[in-house]
Amino acid sequence: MTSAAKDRQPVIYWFRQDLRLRDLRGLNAAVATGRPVLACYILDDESPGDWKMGGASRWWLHHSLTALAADIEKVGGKLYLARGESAAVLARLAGQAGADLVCCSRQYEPWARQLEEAVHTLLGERGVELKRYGGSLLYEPETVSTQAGAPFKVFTPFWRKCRELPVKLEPAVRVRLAGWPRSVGDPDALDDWALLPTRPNWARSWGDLWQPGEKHAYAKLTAFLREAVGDYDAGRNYPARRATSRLSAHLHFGEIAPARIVHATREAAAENPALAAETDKFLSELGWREFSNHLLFHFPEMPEEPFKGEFAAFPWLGGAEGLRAWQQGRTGYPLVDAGMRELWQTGYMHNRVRMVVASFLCKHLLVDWRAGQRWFWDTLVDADLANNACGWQWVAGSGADASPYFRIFNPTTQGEKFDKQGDYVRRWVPELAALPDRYLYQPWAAPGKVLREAGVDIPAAYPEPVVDHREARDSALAAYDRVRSQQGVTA
DNA sequence: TGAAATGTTGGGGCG
DNA sequence: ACGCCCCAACATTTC
Repeated sequence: MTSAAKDRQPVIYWFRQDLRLRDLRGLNAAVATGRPVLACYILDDESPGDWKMGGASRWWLHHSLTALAADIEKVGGKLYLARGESAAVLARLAGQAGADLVCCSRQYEPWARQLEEAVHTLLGERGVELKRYGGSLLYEPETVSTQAGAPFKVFTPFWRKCRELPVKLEPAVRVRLAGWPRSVGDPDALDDWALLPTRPNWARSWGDLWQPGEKHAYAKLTAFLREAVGDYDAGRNYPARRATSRLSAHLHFGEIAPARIVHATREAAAENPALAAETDKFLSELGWREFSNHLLFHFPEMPEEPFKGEFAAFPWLGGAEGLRAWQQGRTGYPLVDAGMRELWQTGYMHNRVRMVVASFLCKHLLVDWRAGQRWFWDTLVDADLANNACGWQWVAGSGADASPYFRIFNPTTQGEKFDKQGDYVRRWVPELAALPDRYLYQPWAAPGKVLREAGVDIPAAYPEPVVDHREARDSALAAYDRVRSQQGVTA
């Protein structure tokens, strides 16, 4: 091939969980070749095994791809959509387009790493190079380790170590993309993927709630840093307040680079030093995302098996009825039910409430954390394998640096502490709205007269508690004895 | 990034 | 005046 022909040989950029055009290392590298850059996204339901995208994630993906496709057209390109096994699709596209280089961002899920290897191998056989770039995390998992060279298993020293390392932002690049040649077959239409729910369309009102896409991710970050971060440390514990960034789904889909968040946050702290403590706290939540991915990378069994081996013997005695009551938000504990209904209706749940409902499922209902993980996986717009697995294991007590098992949230006192005025519960459990604050978190304790005046009919309109808190707590601690007796026994 | 049980202290009512 | 008891408030320990 002449060098002039080589100059026109296209490069494929394979979009994955990095649906943005700014601050994208691999895309910048592709553009820097000076050759035409072709953009594609592949919906691959075959490679992830048990962890193919859940329903809420698919809703988000549909809209995020719509936004990305529009952004790509503004810079002269076209987002080519294809469905199928990624390696086979990429090999076809490269062959038909005459590309000898594919660039992408890394992912850290076990299945995704295997997939990258498979793509690398198959493309290699066809004379096509695959280049993978970091940047979906602040710190690549290989670059952070203890002095002994081992992966960290405790958050605090992990994050302390991370903060010694630089966070580099990509230099701004003017991205131009190219159209696909006619030699390549027709792309799929996004609508054919049926990513949006029908019958029933449970996401009917989500368009008012969520705005996927890079532009909105930036807008949300800016608004958060301008309006809310000053109250982050305390405010983030109160689910009725708008004190959190709600960037999780944008981050999961890579609509914004974590390095961009760090830089913008540090800039805000530099302009207003009084914010330093609050911004540190916010950044440490990004640290948990880093830590979860670090753990998933080094311990790929994390979504499947308890990290602490002795929990393999834990007697998860809870039945299907408990799980169903929890999923439907009908446990009879108002804060738990509010959280589960927020999740179902919006694809999201405030983090404080996530901890409470997860604790309730594992400890009050004695249901295996993996059942909760699975439900979250399907219902959260920000479902993320690393965060989800590590979060559930943290709550269950089986994870690395986990909450001690005996730390059992009391859903009544959590409500009284963090939703004192009852705004959150009244919003999501409207049948209790007229109850006075005093009984809002323990309607079973309200005198008949109070219930009648509030129009609350138990159990016709709102259920009795599925379990008694005291009894459930005692059973959970008794079940935990089984684990404790296993400690020291080699797992 | 808990809750509950248990322990300690000190003010005040009371005989 | 004094000791005693009660109990709220706070601290510590245990799960």
